[in-house]
Amino acid sequence: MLRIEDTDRERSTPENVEQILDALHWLELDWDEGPLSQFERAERHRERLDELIESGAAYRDAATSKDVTAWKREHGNRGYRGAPSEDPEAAIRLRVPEGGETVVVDEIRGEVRFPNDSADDFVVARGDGSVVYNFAVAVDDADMRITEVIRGDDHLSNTPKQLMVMKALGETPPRFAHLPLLHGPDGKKLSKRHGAASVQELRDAGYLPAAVRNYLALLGWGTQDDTTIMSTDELIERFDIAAVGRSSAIFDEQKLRWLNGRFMREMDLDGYTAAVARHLGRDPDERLRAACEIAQEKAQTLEEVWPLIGFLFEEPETDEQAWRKVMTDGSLLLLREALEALRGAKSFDPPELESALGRILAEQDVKPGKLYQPIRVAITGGSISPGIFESLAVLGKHRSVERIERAVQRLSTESDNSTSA
RNA sequence: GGCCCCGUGGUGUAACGGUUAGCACGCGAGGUUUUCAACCUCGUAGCGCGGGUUCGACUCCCGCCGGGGCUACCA
Repeated sequence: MLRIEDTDRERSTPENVEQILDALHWLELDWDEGPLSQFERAERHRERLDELIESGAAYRDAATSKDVTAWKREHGNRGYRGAPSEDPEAAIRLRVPEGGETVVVDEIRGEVRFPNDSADDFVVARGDGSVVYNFAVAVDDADMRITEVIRGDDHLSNTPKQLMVMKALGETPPRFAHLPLLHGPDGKKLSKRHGAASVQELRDAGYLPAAVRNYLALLGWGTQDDTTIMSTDELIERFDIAAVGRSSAIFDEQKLRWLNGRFMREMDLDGYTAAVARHLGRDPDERLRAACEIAQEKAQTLEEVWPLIGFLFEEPETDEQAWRKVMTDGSLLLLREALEALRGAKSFDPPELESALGRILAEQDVKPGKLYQPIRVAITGGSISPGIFESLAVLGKHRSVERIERAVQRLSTESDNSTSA
């Protein structure tokens, strides 16, 4: 049985755990519900602790952390060794063997050796009898018959402790794989608290689970033949934990964006529409489908879709800056021409629109942008949108004409004002 | 301080005891183009440093430097 351990230095609050599970669910990385909470297992932990005390593998020690520091100063930084105490309030420490070393066999790092003499007799249970993490996991892993553990690099140094506990308990340890940690763009590590939050952020930012999986797999691992884009099936087939790199990586959102864009463009329209609908909290109806069809090649993330298609669903607000930039002297005339052409159009299919509007270009002898950008601003409110013919087609004749009329009206009013001024 | 891990362009990585050190993102230039993207072409930049070993080292060894982790009666 495999155990994937998260690294969270904060207390595991129920909300925290739920957040993490939520994020994992989105990534489609569900698994069986974990075991009972540590609290519910207190009895069992106590039981195994007693075994250790009985066998002499662990002992009560009244030393405080100050005492330990003092002891180490005296003994030249050797691992702390305590003295058994009768004090029932004293913490319980595990006896670390003299000499020799504890070796962690790690799937991606090979054998890592820890000299026993430099390891402290560490606390396995507090004065109140409650057990400490390194002891609890060891007991739980043994009880659950865990055979492999995958977790962050920051646990590598904890591993010898857990091995010592298991050895004292007479249990067979699992195999370990310690993955390099992830750092943010600032070079600081992405803590789990933020890690869970950031997986949620990735979802909210409109990334696709498949793209995130692909990207994450590429962090710390690469293919020999330079394959970059891989479906999840391919990932499953090719990924090899032993081939994972050993150095920590910096999370690069730019590359994720690029990768996500590739996945977005490769989706079939139904899947794309469904994903967009889910992200927007809308129904995947025909109109949304039509909108998605013309926006699919433009967006890198789900979040970027709405700005491209919003004008099809609601009256757009005019981007004044775009308006000023695009509406030049000849625009009024050209828009009037366009209006006429569109009113008279037999069909509103993109090819038909293209030839109808293209005629104006030829007649007036102007560059395409001179005509299309004003139309774009008129119908979408801004200067960025899907293809102009597709946009007109999906918007429909009635609304297209209406919006262009409004623009024409505004333009003529403005020109009246400026001439009279 | 002690113990441990890590170090290929800005970022993620590949390869190898002998190659012009490959790929991808980014960035730059050009092309295509109705906007924005996408797409195509070209370009940019790297083996942390110093010693060894070797005919030959980015690759193996040692030291240093740099980054990180553990060192809790935290998880």
